[in-house]
Amino acid sequence: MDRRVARTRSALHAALIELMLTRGYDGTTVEEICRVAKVGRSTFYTHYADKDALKRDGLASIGRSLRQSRHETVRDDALGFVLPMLRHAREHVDHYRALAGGHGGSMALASIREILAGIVRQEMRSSRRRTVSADVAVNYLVGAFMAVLTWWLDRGAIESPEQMADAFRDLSAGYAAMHRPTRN
Amino acid sequence: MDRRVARTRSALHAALIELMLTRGYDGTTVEEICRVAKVGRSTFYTHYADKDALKRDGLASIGRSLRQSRHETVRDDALGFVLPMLRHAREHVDHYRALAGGHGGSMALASIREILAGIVRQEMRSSRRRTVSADVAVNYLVGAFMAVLTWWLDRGAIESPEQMADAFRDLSAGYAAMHRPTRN
Amino acid sequence: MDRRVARTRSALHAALIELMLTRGYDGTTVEEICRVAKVGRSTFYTHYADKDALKRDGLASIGRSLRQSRHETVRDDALGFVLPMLRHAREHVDHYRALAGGHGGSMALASIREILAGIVRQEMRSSRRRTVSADVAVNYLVGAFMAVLTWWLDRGAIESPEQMADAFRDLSAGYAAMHRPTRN
Amino acid sequence: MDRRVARTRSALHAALIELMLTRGYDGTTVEEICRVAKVGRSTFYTHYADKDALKRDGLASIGRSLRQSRHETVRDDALGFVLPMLRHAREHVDHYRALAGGHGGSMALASIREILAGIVRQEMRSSRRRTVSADVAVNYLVGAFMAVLTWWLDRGAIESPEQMADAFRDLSAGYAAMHRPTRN
DNA sequence: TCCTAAGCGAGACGGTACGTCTTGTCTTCCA
DNA sequence: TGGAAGACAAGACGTACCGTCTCGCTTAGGA
Repeated sequence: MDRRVARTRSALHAALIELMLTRGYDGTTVEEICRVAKVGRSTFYTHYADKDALKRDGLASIGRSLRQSRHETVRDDALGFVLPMLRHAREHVDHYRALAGGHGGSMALASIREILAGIVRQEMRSSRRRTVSADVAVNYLVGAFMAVLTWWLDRGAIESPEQMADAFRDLSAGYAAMHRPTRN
Repeated sequence: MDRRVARTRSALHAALIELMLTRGYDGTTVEEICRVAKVGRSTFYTHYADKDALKRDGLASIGRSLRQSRHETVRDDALGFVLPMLRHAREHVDHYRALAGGHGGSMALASIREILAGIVRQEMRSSRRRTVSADVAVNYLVGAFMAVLTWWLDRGAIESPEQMADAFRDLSAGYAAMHRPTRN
Repeated sequence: MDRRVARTRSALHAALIELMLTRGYDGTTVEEICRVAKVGRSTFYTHYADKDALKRDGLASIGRSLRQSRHETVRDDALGFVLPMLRHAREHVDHYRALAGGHGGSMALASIREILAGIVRQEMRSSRRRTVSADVAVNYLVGAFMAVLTWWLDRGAIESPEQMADAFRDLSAGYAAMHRPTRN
Repeated sequence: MDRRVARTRSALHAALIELMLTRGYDGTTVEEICRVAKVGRSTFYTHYADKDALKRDGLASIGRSLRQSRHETVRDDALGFVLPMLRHAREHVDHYRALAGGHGGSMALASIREILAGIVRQEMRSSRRRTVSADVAVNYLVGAFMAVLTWWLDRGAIESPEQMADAFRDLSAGYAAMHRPTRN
């Protein structure tokens, strides 16, 4: 693929991020994105079908990057995903705040939520107790995590990922008790 | 106020709810709302500045109704809001699913979330331990609850509110341990 | 129909005429028409499907006006249409020059040509000789007339309609000889 | 010049002709022309500045061919151009119908008309009478001829060139009377 | 009971954004 | 070096909504 293509696309991604931080997703116009990215509007449409396609593309790379960074730091733990995820979020603050923050990012959140749910569900495979529906538990945990994550990021990610992870683990004692891995 | 006014407004609310359940909020057009509500488009604008104003109006009445139903069944408990809220949600399934459900309802969710956060924060006033930031805990709990609630409603609210409340309490053991009321 | 509608439409017609005289038909943009007519571009499209529809509408009124003015001055003559037509053209110079003139007006010309052909064909009904195909004759006469008309208008319609009609009749002696009305 | 160049150009000409017969000139796209001619779009622009340049080039060669074929069969006659032109047209039916035919070809027609006008004007040099403006006569004759020619071609050029020429001469008796060459 | 202020429907209007299409320039490879 | 491929900017197109507005019709509800 042409080097120009890569340049154009990343310029578009950056512009989208930047504008979403101010106006939110819905309030951002394709024309504005192009103006900020210094790209012709028709060029935009040769790369992406619409604004959503651009966002999905951005999300996909976040997803890839997240999944990969998790594999590097495997933890044999019901809440193993927590710390890697927090670290990843802090490294990509702008992306996260743009996609998840403010009022608009429901779809983006839903996407991240979905990735997380997959991870949590997989981690639960090895737990022994099943007194509550696994689905409820997954949604509980992911919902709680997303809320804490969003709150943390929206305030500027002041605390360290480790502090947040500890606090989250304490609060999740009830969940942990039920889904402790089998072999301990 | 004219009786016609009330009729017009409630027709608009009903139409919005109905359409949001199918197309989602963003995919719903003022024109469609009016067509469904059998109301002239210009009439719409004499009542509401825009689609958002209509939604906010609907949310406000849900909020009122929710706050009121909670006062009727006060519980002196860190998780006292859970059961009343679940019951209220089940009584107004359509409203909740329309405003919170599926892919679109981020803003509506945020609104409900805000109401809940107020309630939880108030309940926490009487707790003794403060090992983690109160804000984290509030966000944790509300996020978890909203996620469970949304999941429950999206699947048709099959389980009873009591079942859900029990499951939620079990999962929240960690939270509860830290915010147990002072006087026990 | 609203008075505003009439105003809008005639403003659009006037703008089209004006711009066609400078840029020609194809070089004229819907946006320019709207700017000149001081009309919103979206309003344009509530009245006409596209630029062509606007032109056709203008042509239709010319057609009506022409046919009517002809009925007022009936001439029992194979070339009866000539003088009325020339007079009509001079009265509506701008319309004619815009629609027929320059390089663009082929479609408009074709339309006027069609009207004329109908008239000529009808006048030929009463002629006795048929040594050449009637169609050839009709096309011959109409083509010649349109060419002379266009030439006359493009140069500013300096000569009087009567002068032009006389010249045209002289040149058409061959045609007239063959299609002289039966009863003389 | 490379042989490939000639091949490319003639492929483009052929494609233009072919497409004009179906879609008309304005409805024909540079991209389509290239697709039909099996030529890259960028290659098109290395040969012609735009669609018009391609057409003009095609017209020019018709013009050359026409002027030359006329010299071969000179007639010392006011209407001397008629028969050669008709014959030429029939030999190049496709070119003529594409450029002149149907609804679109005003510019092409104008071009041919211009060539003809030159010829006629030159033939008139030797005529004695000047009772009407020479310009009117030229336009009259050329207009009539073009109309008859177009009509003839559009219907498939069924009649022989000789038949058409005779008919045309009969109809032009008035013109001929006035512009009969001096020496008879 | 009437008549007057309102609610209301219809729809013209100016905007803004959309996604599509075509044009002409320019760059990069290939044969 | 001529040609193919295709990225790119520019800008017109026709569509879809939006929010404002004007215009009459109807319909309460107070005089």
